[in-house]
Amino acid sequence: MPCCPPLGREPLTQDWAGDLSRMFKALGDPVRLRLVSMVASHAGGEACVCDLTPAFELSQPTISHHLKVLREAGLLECERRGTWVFYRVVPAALAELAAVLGPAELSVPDSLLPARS
Amino acid sequence: MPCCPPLGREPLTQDWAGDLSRMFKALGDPVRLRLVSMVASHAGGEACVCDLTPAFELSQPTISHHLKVLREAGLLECERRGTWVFYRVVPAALAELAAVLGPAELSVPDSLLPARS
DNA sequence: GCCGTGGATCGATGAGTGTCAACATAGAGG
DNA sequence: CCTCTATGTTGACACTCATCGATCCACGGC
Repeated sequence: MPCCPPLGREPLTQDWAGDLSRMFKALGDPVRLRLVSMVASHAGGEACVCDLTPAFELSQPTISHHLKVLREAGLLECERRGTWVFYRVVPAALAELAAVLGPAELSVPDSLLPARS
Repeated sequence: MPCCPPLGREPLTQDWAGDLSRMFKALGDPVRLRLVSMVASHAGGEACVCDLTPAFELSQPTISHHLKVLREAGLLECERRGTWVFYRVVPAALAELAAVLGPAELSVPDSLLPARS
Protein backbone atom coordinates (compact mmCIF):
# COMPACT_ATOMS: atom_id res chain seq x y z
CA MET A 1 0.00 0.00 0.00
CA PRO A 2 2.02 2.96 -1.24
CA CYS A 3 -0.71 5.48 -0.56
CA CYS A 4 -1.25 5.85 3.15
CA PRO A 5 1.66 6.55 5.48
CA PRO A 6 -0.19 7.26 8.71
CA LEU A 7 0.09 10.71 10.16
CA GLY A 8 2.58 10.53 12.98
CA ARG A 9 4.93 8.21 11.16
CA GLU A 10 6.63 10.99 9.29
CA PRO A 11 5.83 14.61 8.43
CA LEU A 12 3.50 14.98 5.48
CA THR A 13 4.93 16.31 2.28
CA GLN A 14 3.52 19.58 1.11
CA ASP A 15 1.42 18.32 -1.80
CA TRP A 16 0.29 15.23 0.09
CA ALA A 17 -1.02 17.59 2.77
CA GLY A 18 -2.69 19.64 0.09
CA ASP A 19 -4.65 16.67 -1.25
CA LEU A 20 -5.67 15.47 2.17
CA SER A 21 -6.65 18.91 3.41
CA ARG A 22 -9.02 19.31 0.47
CA MET A 23 -10.90 16.24 1.68
CA PHE A 24 -10.85 17.31 5.31
CA LYS A 25 -12.05 20.77 4.36
CA ALA A 26 -14.99 19.20 2.55
CA LEU A 27 -15.93 17.47 5.79
CA GLY A 28 -15.39 20.65 7.78
CA ASP A 29 -18.97 21.79 7.45
CA PRO A 30 -21.78 20.31 9.54
CA VAL A 31 -24.15 20.17 6.60
CA ARG A 32 -21.70 18.29 4.42
CA LEU A 33 -20.76 15.95 7.23
CA ARG A 34 -24.40 15.08 7.77
CA LEU A 35 -24.88 14.64 4.05
CA VAL A 36 -22.06 12.10 3.90
CA SER A 37 -23.46 10.37 6.94
CA MET A 38 -26.94 10.25 5.49
CA VAL A 39 -25.72 8.85 2.19
CA ALA A 40 -23.47 6.32 3.89
CA SER A 41 -26.18 5.10 6.22
CA HIS A 42 -28.96 5.07 3.65
CA ALA A 43 -30.41 1.74 2.62
CA GLY A 44 -28.57 0.33 -0.37
CA GLY A 45 -25.61 2.60 0.19
CA GLU A 46 -27.02 5.33 -1.99
CA ALA A 47 -29.50 8.14 -1.64
CA CYS A 48 -31.24 10.43 -4.06
CA VAL A 49 -31.15 14.18 -3.56
CA CYS A 50 -34.83 14.26 -2.81
CA ASP A 51 -34.15 12.05 0.20
CA LEU A 52 -31.51 14.44 1.54
CA THR A 53 -32.87 17.92 0.96
CA PRO A 54 -35.88 17.78 3.32
CA ALA A 55 -33.62 16.93 6.27
CA PHE A 56 -32.18 20.45 6.21
CA GLU A 57 -33.73 23.86 6.48
CA LEU A 58 -31.78 24.94 3.46
CA SER A 59 -32.72 25.64 -0.12
CA GLN A 60 -32.22 22.97 -2.74
CA PRO A 61 -29.46 24.90 -4.57
CA THR A 62 -27.50 25.07 -1.33
CA ILE A 63 -27.70 21.30 -0.86
CA SER A 64 -26.72 20.84 -4.47
CA HIS A 65 -23.72 23.07 -3.89
CA HIS A 66 -22.59 21.06 -0.86
CA LEU A 67 -22.97 17.82 -2.79
CA LYS A 68 -20.83 19.27 -5.55
CA VAL A 69 -18.11 20.16 -3.04
CA LEU A 70 -18.15 16.61 -1.69
CA ARG A 71 -18.09 15.22 -5.21
CA GLU A 72 -15.11 17.34 -6.25
CA ALA A 73 -13.30 16.31 -3.09
CA GLY A 74 -13.67 12.70 -4.16
CA LEU A 75 -15.76 11.72 -1.16
CA LEU A 76 -19.04 11.19 -3.02
CA GLU A 77 -19.93 10.04 -6.50
CA CYS A 78 -23.25 10.35 -8.27
CA GLU A 79 -25.20 8.57 -10.95
CA ARG A 80 -28.28 9.69 -12.79
CA ARG A 81 -31.09 7.16 -13.12
CA GLY A 82 -34.10 8.56 -14.87
CA THR A 83 -35.22 11.75 -13.23
CA TRP A 84 -33.27 11.25 -10.05
CA VAL A 85 -29.61 11.50 -9.14
CA PHE A 86 -28.26 9.01 -6.64
CA TYR A 87 -25.23 9.67 -4.48
CA ARG A 88 -22.87 7.09 -3.01
CA VAL A 89 -19.84 7.45 -0.80
CA VAL A 90 -16.40 6.54 -2.14
CA PRO A 91 -15.27 4.04 0.50
CA ALA A 92 -11.61 4.28 -0.48
CA ALA A 93 -11.58 8.02 0.19
CA LEU A 94 -13.06 7.67 3.68
CA ALA A 95 -10.73 4.78 4.40
CA GLU A 96 -7.73 6.80 3.31
CA LEU A 97 -8.59 9.58 5.73
CA ALA A 98 -9.22 7.10 8.51
CA ALA A 99 -5.92 5.40 7.83
CA VAL A 100 -4.04 8.69 7.95
CA LEU A 101 -5.62 9.65 11.24
CA GLY A 102 -5.54 6.28 12.90
CA PRO A 103 -2.60 4.61 14.56
CA ALA A 104 -0.44 2.67 12.14
CA GLU A 105 -1.37 -0.66 13.66
CA LEU A 106 -5.00 -0.15 12.70
CA SER A 107 -4.62 0.66 9.03
CA VAL A 108 -7.60 -0.62 7.10
CA PRO A 109 -7.10 -3.98 5.37
CA ASP A 110 -7.52 -3.58 1.64
CA SER A 111 -9.84 -6.56 1.57
CA LEU A 112 -12.47 -4.46 3.32
CA LEU A 113 -12.23 -1.35 1.20
CA PRO A 114 -14.42 -2.19 -1.79
CA ALA A 115 -16.82 -4.51 -0.02
CA ARG A 116 -19.46 -2.53 1.74
CA SER A 117 -22.23 -4.70 3.22
CA MET B 1 -18.80 3.26 23.84
CA PRO B 2 -21.26 6.14 23.85
CA CYS B 3 -18.98 8.48 21.96
CA CYS B 4 -18.27 7.09 18.51
CA PRO B 5 -21.08 5.69 16.38
CA PRO B 6 -19.27 5.28 13.08
CA LEU B 7 -20.46 7.33 10.16
CA GLY B 8 -22.53 5.07 7.99
CA ARG B 9 -24.22 3.31 10.84
CA GLU B 10 -26.79 6.01 11.33
CA PRO B 11 -27.17 9.65 10.30
CA LEU B 12 -25.30 12.06 12.54
CA THR B 13 -27.30 14.26 14.83
CA GLN B 14 -27.04 17.94 14.20
CA ASP B 15 -24.87 18.93 17.17
CA TRP B 16 -22.73 15.81 16.87
CA ALA B 17 -22.00 16.87 13.30
CA GLY B 18 -21.22 20.35 14.54
CA ASP B 19 -18.57 19.11 16.95
CA LEU B 20 -16.99 16.79 14.43
CA SER B 21 -17.01 19.34 11.65
CA ARG B 22 -15.09 21.77 13.83
CA MET B 23 -12.30 19.22 14.07
CA PHE B 24 -12.40 18.37 10.38
CA LYS B 25 -12.37 22.03 9.48
CA ALA B 26 -9.25 22.48 11.59
CA LEU B 27 -7.58 19.78 9.50
CA GLY B 28 -8.90 21.30 6.29
CA ASP B 29 -5.87 23.48 5.80
CA PRO B 30 -2.58 22.15 4.46
CA VAL B 31 -0.54 24.17 6.93
CA ARG B 32 -2.47 22.87 9.92
CA LEU B 33 -2.42 19.33 8.62
CA ARG B 34 1.34 19.49 8.29
CA LEU B 35 1.61 21.03 11.74
CA VAL B 36 -0.31 18.13 13.28
CA SER B 37 1.80 15.67 11.32
CA MET B 38 5.03 17.32 12.40
CA VAL B 39 3.99 17.37 16.04
CA ALA B 40 2.77 13.78 15.91
CA SER B 41 5.90 12.50 14.25
CA HIS B 42 8.34 14.53 16.31
CA ALA B 43 10.65 12.71 18.67
CA GLY B 44 9.09 12.40 22.11
CA GLY B 45 5.61 13.09 20.77
CA GLU B 46 5.96 16.80 21.28
CA ALA B 47 7.48 19.72 19.45
CA CYS B 48 8.29 23.28 20.38
CA VAL B 49 7.05 26.12 18.20
CA CYS B 50 10.59 26.99 17.26
CA ASP B 51 10.86 23.54 15.68
CA LEU B 52 7.74 24.08 13.58
CA THR B 53 7.91 27.65 12.37
CA PRO B 54 11.01 27.39 10.13
CA ALA B 55 9.38 24.59 8.09
CA PHE B 56 6.93 27.07 6.59
CA GLU B 57 7.38 30.26 4.65
CA LEU B 58 4.92 31.97 6.91
CA SER B 59 5.25 34.56 9.62
CA GLN B 60 5.39 33.51 13.25
CA PRO B 61 1.99 35.06 14.10
CA THR B 62 0.42 33.01 11.34
CA ILE B 63 1.83 29.76 12.68
CA SER B 64 0.72 30.76 16.15
CA HIS B 65 -2.76 31.39 14.80
CA HIS B 66 -2.92 27.95 13.18
CA LEU B 67 -1.74 26.31 16.38
CA LYS B 68 -4.46 28.13 18.26
CA VAL B 69 -7.09 26.85 15.85
CA LEU B 70 -5.85 23.29 16.33
CA ARG B 71 -5.79 23.79 20.09
CA GLU B 72 -9.35 25.11 20.19
CA ALA B 73 -10.48 22.21 18.03
CA GLY B 74 -9.13 19.85 20.67
CA LEU B 75 -6.58 18.28 18.36
CA LEU B 76 -3.48 19.72 20.01
CA GLU B 77 -2.56 20.69 23.53
CA CYS B 78 0.33 22.79 24.69
CA GLU B 79 2.49 23.18 27.76
CA ARG B 80 4.95 25.90 28.62
CA ARG B 81 8.33 24.78 29.89
CA GLY B 82 10.66 27.64 30.58
CA THR B 83 10.94 29.88 27.59
CA TRP B 84 9.45 27.43 25.14
CA VAL B 85 5.97 26.10 24.48
CA PHE B 86 5.63 22.45 23.54
CA TYR B 87 2.74 21.03 21.55
CA ARG B 88 1.40 17.50 21.66
CA VAL B 89 -1.39 15.81 19.75
CA VAL B 90 -4.51 14.67 21.61
CA PRO B 91 -4.62 11.00 20.58
CA ALA B 92 -8.25 10.54 21.59
CA ALA B 93 -9.33 13.30 19.22
CA LEU B 94 -7.53 11.82 16.22
CA ALA B 95 -8.81 8.36 17.13
CA GLU B 96 -12.37 9.65 17.35
CA LEU B 97 -12.19 11.08 13.86
CA ALA B 98 -10.61 7.90 12.53
CA ALA B 99 -13.32 5.81 14.19
CA VAL B 100 -16.07 7.95 12.70
CA LEU B 101 -14.61 7.68 9.22
CA GLY B 102 -13.73 4.02 9.33
CA PRO B 103 -16.09 1.19 8.53
CA ALA B 104 -18.12 0.02 11.51
CA GLU B 105 -16.38 -3.34 11.64
CA LEU B 106 -13.07 -1.64 12.20
CA SER B 107 -13.96 0.79 14.97
CA VAL B 108 -10.95 1.44 17.15
CA PRO B 109 -10.81 -0.67 20.30
CA ASP B 110 -11.20 1.51 23.36
CA SER B 111 -8.12 -0.03 24.85
CA LEU B 112 -6.08 1.77 22.25
CA LEU B 113 -7.62 5.21 22.53
CA PRO B 114 -5.92 6.71 25.60
CA ALA B 115 -2.73 4.72 25.39
CA ARG B 116 -0.42 6.09 22.78
CA SER B 117 3.00 4.47 22.95
C1' DG C 1 14.68 46.17 37.89
C1' DC C 2 16.08 45.67 32.73
C1' DC C 3 16.82 43.49 28.41
C1' DG C 4 16.46 39.85 25.14
C1' DT C 5 14.10 35.97 23.28
C1' DG C 6 10.09 32.86 22.36
C1' DG C 7 5.14 33.17 21.57
C1' DA C 8 0.66 35.05 21.71
C1' DT C 9 -2.61 38.75 20.59
C1' DC C 10 -4.57 42.73 17.90
C1' DG C 11 -6.17 45.25 13.82
C1' DA C 12 -6.40 45.38 9.03
C1' DT C 13 -6.92 43.47 4.49
C1' DG C 14 -7.63 40.50 0.59
C1' DA C 15 -9.32 35.90 -0.58
C1' DG C 16 -12.59 32.39 0.13
C1' DT C 17 -17.23 30.41 1.48
C1' DG C 18 -22.28 29.58 2.60
C1' DT C 19 -26.53 31.04 1.26
C1' DC C 20 -30.32 32.36 -1.61
C1' DA C 21 -33.35 33.81 -5.67
C1' DA C 22 -33.45 33.38 -10.45
C1' DC C 23 -32.47 30.80 -14.30
C1' DA C 24 -30.89 26.71 -17.01
C1' DT C 25 -30.89 21.69 -17.96
C1' DA C 26 -32.42 16.76 -18.24
C1' DG C 27 -35.78 13.06 -18.46
C1' DA C 28 -40.65 11.42 -18.25
C1' DG C 29 -45.19 11.61 -20.04
C1' DG C 30 -48.49 13.21 -22.57
C1' DC D 1 -43.14 19.60 -29.08
C1' DC D 2 -44.70 21.00 -24.41
C1' DT D 3 -44.93 20.79 -19.75
C1' DC D 4 -43.88 19.13 -15.25
C1' DT D 5 -40.68 17.58 -11.86
C1' DA D 6 -35.98 16.86 -10.15
C1' DT D 7 -31.27 18.88 -10.15
C1' DG D 8 -27.55 21.68 -11.43
C1' DT D 9 -25.66 26.45 -12.44
C1' DT D 10 -25.07 31.54 -12.02
C1' DG D 11 -24.66 35.98 -9.79
C1' DA D 12 -24.80 38.51 -5.74
C1' DC D 13 -24.11 39.39 -0.89
C1' DA D 14 -22.73 38.84 3.81
C1' DC D 15 -19.63 36.58 6.57
C1' DT D 16 -15.59 34.01 7.70
C1' DC D 17 -10.66 33.11 7.21
C1' DA D 18 -5.56 33.18 6.18
C1' DT D 19 -2.07 36.30 6.41
C1' DC D 20 0.78 40.05 7.85
C1' DG D 21 3.05 43.99 10.69
C1' DA D 22 2.95 45.89 15.08
C1' DT D 23 2.47 45.19 19.69
C1' DC D 24 2.17 42.80 24.00
C1' DC D 25 3.11 39.09 27.57
C1' DA D 26 6.01 35.49 30.00
C1' DC D 27 10.48 33.82 31.29
C1' DG D 28 15.40 33.69 32.05
C1' DG D 29 19.69 35.96 32.75
C1' DC D 30 22.25 39.86 34.06
